Amino acid sequence: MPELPEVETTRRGIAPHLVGQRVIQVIVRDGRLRWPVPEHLSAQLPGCTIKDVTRRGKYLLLHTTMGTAIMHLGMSGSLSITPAVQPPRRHQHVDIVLAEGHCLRLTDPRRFGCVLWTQDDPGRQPLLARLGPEPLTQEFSAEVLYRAGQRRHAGIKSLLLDSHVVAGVGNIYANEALFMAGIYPVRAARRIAFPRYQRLAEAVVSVLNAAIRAGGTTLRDFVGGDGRPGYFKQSLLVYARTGAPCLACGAAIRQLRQGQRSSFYCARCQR
DNA sequence: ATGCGGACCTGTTAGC
DNA sequence: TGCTAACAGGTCCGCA
Repeated sequence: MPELPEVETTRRGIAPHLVGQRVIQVIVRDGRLRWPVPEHLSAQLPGCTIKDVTRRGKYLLLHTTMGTAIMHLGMSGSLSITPAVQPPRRHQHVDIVLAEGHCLRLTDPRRFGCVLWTQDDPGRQPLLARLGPEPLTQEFSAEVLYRAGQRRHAGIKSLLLDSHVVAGVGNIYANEALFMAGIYPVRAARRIAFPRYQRLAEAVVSVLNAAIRAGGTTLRDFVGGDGRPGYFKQSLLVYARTGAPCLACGAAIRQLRQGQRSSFYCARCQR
């Protein structure tokens, strides 16, 4: 479900309800997420006050006085602010209960998400330590992509999806950015000249920013932390538009599979 | 080091 | 209407 814009939308939705709040309890109804929810989370998070909520790639970080909870929403996860007394529904696996009667509730049908806990510098957590630069900061640039691309025979789309190259770009926005840059998703990364990487890097930044402004993309069930869907679906140029006319040239959008993921592209506009 | 396939899960939809 | 197969927004791991 969530790529960077959806996670950022979630962050903005939940942060005002969390910052400054004290955690009084952690309820784990089903800890069988991507990694088991650690026992010490339930032991150590209660009593802590949440200082800040940040994002790194697709990870959300709850910084507290005693440590940091690291959450990922996987494919199907979402977070909401809920009255603590509200009975949990199916797939609502974890509650972080706050002193003032509400809780942060994690819903994740497929259980590909995770909730972890660290008392160390979260940047040193192995999952975060190896992430590539944030695409919406100065750390990210055409040079970053170009350099990583020089060694790669595989298609450019797999480079964009590699979180160790750039963090947070998922299947929707990789497809969109490649269309905006006029690059065929299967084109070998090393066979793309630098000026085209410049267009690509600009497209990544621009599509992510636009999606955040729209509150993310709701394909079926994504809702941000405030319970509202995202409106970027209306702005998608190629994703899930197989057979529909290209908005630039009118040719039918095509679909292929690259390593178990769907790619959508215009054969006329993208080379 | 890269690149590929499999793994982890459930829910929805397309097709017979 | 019902069964089955394919597919879905992620990403780690192990093996070539």
